[in-house]
Amino acid sequence: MTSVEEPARPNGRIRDAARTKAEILDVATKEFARSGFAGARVDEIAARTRTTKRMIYYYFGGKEQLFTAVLERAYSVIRQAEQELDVEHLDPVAAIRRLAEVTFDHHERHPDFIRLVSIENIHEAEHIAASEKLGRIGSPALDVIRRILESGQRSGLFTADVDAVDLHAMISSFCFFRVSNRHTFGALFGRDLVAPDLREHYRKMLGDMVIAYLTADRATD
Amino acid sequence: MTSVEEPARPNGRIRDAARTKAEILDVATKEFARSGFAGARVDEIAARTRTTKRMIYYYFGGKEQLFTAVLERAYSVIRQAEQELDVEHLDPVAAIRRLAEVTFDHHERHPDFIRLVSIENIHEAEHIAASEKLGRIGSPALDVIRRILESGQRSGLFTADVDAVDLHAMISSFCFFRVSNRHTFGALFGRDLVAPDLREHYRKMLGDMVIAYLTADRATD
DNA sequence: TCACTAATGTACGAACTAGTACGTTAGTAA
DNA sequence: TTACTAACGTACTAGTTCGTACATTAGTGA
Repeated sequence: MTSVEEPARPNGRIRDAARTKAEILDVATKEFARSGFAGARVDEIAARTRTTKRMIYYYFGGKEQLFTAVLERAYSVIRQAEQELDVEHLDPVAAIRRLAEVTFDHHERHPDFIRLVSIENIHEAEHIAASEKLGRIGSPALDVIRRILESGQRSGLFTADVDAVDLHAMISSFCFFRVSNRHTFGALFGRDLVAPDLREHYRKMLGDMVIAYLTADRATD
Repeated sequence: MTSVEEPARPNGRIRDAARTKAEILDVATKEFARSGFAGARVDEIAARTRTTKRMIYYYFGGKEQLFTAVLERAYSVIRQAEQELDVEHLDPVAAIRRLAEVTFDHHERHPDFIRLVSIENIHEAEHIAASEKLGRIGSPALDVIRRILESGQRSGLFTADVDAVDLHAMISSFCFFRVSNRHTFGALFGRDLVAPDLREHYRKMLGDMVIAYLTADRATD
């Protein structure tokens, strides 16, 4: 997250559109992630910034658009991480495992993002649909998966009947669920999926699972 | 004014505590699932029943407790389904596959339940924590998994290092994500994970994945 | 320096929303 | 029948909550 530091001007108000906007987005991200869309309070978001509610409406137009802007920025962060993915020099098995690990790590490090996505799903992705920006950008990760998969299938290492989007769904589901459903799962089954001492265990489990699936002999049936 | 208006039920109110309570729960389930906890409106819930808001407070005490009651009933349904699971006569591989399929089917058939669980996770499972009932009941599915796993490991069919809770998490994550994240996933990657014509594909994919993981040769590393 | 505009602050209101005070009626036990 | 109580309805309120009308100031180009 872009944190905004400032050498506190005495008492006159400072004018810095970029900073004000970024600060609103920072605070709004936390508030929406914490309370959901309906549960978040515009007044509360304003109170936690150094500016006023008026500015939220000035820059974003309303609560709904603010949430969309929050989502747009949150997704741009994950796109960034995916773009920095550098696995093409690895052999297919190692590359897939690495990709899974990076996805795993990113989900763990951004619980607020996970919550925002959960919330957006409750709202049936209506903000994504309303966003020009989010509609356009594809997923760099998908391209990477496609290439690894192709290479792995060509060399006969991987079974042929797998598609990039499906594999992405498989990896994401495990990483996402572990964070998003941590609370109910913990309360019902007495296991904290995000406990630090289980981190390596689940990271390995994900890799094992994906590789097992990709290299399995699908002879039966 | 003698109304000879007919059907045995003139317009006098009917008294049926059980029916009223159940009707409130039905409507509240839909409302909470649709709008989240904060987004759901008590007035709206009341309006959709044949009774009034007063009754919600009379029977449940408040919005918070109503949500808890909704959760309790929703979980009791899935427990029921798990209890009816009959796979012990199958060989371990078939039993696990069957278990995965039943889980898959149940998630698909109860999207409202998925949404409620997502919402409860946003609230960090505070209602589950506050519920006597939900704390006590374990998961029949877990017991089943434990037994199948044990049998499969004893016979050397399954690799030894898997635990029932983890396997349950693995299966659930795929089933849950497919429904819970269907909207954002669809909007971003252009694939509807719950499209009817992909149902069999994903059902098989889940089984293949789990079996591949359980029977994989974990020799490497 | 002067005018102009982007950026900001203050105060307020209309609509909504959870919850309740109070009254009424249907069923039932004596 | 009568008395009692669980079940129900109406009308209201106190407190929120999103949004805006209006006023003000800092920076900037002429």
